[in-house]
Amino acid sequence: MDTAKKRARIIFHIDMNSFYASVETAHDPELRGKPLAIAGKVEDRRGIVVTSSYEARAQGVRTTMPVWEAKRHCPELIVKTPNFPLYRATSQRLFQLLRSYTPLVQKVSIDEGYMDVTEVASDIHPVQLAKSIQQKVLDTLKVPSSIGIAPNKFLAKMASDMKKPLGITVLRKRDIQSKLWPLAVGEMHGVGSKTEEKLKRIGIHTIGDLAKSDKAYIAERFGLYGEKLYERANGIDHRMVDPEAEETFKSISQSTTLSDDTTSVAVVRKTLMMLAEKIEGRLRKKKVSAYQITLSIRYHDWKNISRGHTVKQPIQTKDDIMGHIMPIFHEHWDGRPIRLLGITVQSFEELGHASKQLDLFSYQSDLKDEPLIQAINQIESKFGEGMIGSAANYKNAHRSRKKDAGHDH
DNA sequence: TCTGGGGTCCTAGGACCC
DNA sequence: TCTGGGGTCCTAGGACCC
Repeated sequence: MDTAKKRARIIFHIDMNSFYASVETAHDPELRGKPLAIAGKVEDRRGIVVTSSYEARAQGVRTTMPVWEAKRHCPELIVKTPNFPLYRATSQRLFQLLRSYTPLVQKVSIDEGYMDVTEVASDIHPVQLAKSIQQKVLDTLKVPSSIGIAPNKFLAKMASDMKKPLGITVLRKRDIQSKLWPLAVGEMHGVGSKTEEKLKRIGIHTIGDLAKSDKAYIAERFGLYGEKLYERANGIDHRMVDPEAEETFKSISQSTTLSDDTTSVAVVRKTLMMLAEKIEGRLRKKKVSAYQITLSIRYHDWKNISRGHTVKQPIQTKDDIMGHIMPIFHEHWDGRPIRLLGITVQSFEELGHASKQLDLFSYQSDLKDEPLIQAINQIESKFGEGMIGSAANYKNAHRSRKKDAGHDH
């Protein structure tokens, strides 16, 4: 039986309060104390509020609310478009600062992260440590934050939500019953509107209801995901703080909602071209190429479809992208008005890695490249997989080509 | 005259391989 | 004559998060 005794960890979850709005206010004191909203597509009726100041929230402004509606709630609302470079720079300074306390920092988004302070907090009381971090962040970045202190990530995350702005909340195991269980199950991190509805339908309304329910029953209805939720509700979460998690990005996507729904192929082509250019720029910046490409379409009725495929030649340029995406579009568009278009690329390979093999693999071939596969297999069996960077991708591409060839007969 | 954009993870069936 | 099981990849869709 695995009852390895691990010393209780001390995890912080730090969360910036209305981050974008706070950063704007820090750089323009004129904004202090005023209702402020950061919103995309401000000129457009399709713009929505991304973040708002507490003054705006007090007047009913909410995240994801369309701008016109926000202004109806709060006529004197100041609306600004996001300044992402500024937010990213501020975020970088934030995480630099956090890492000056411990290297065990995991960034989970531009404005929140976890810290494992088990070691650091052996000399100083965790609450004192949290206070000093919070103050330092406020002094240097002029941005308020909330910190949750708990024995694991889930509880720390729930704790940081309990007191805002500038809150510090401790959530120990023994506090779960009194502080966590009374909350509505929809408040739980990981429970969205769909799951909340499903849970309510089986009589689970609070986190406590979930914690005291039957695990097997939940697992049966909600799968692995349900089991996790059940455990979390009982305060169990073994996920480690992983400082490297950030490096491993898995996809790059660009999408845009059109200002008007369209059935014009010219508009579609122009829009996809614009998205393709952005993707090209990001691929270049990250020095990777991609083996998978997907087109997303949202129709006027909000029905989404995604269609894509794996490619033999890794994608690098906007021309590569357009060469794949337009045929996909023509093949799958059903002719109805389109609201949103998006492109996603994934299955990356580092660039320097791929360039050599491009020559090796780029010749057009049908089934005659079987010897090449054998050569790859031989090399791999000698030196291990991964010796040839794109061998796996190549073999898969080859396989699908074989499949295609089969259809010809 | 509703509802943005960038992500991650999970599921599930079929193809294919061993 | 009858028929396995494990594992991975591919594709599409969906839930969730910030």
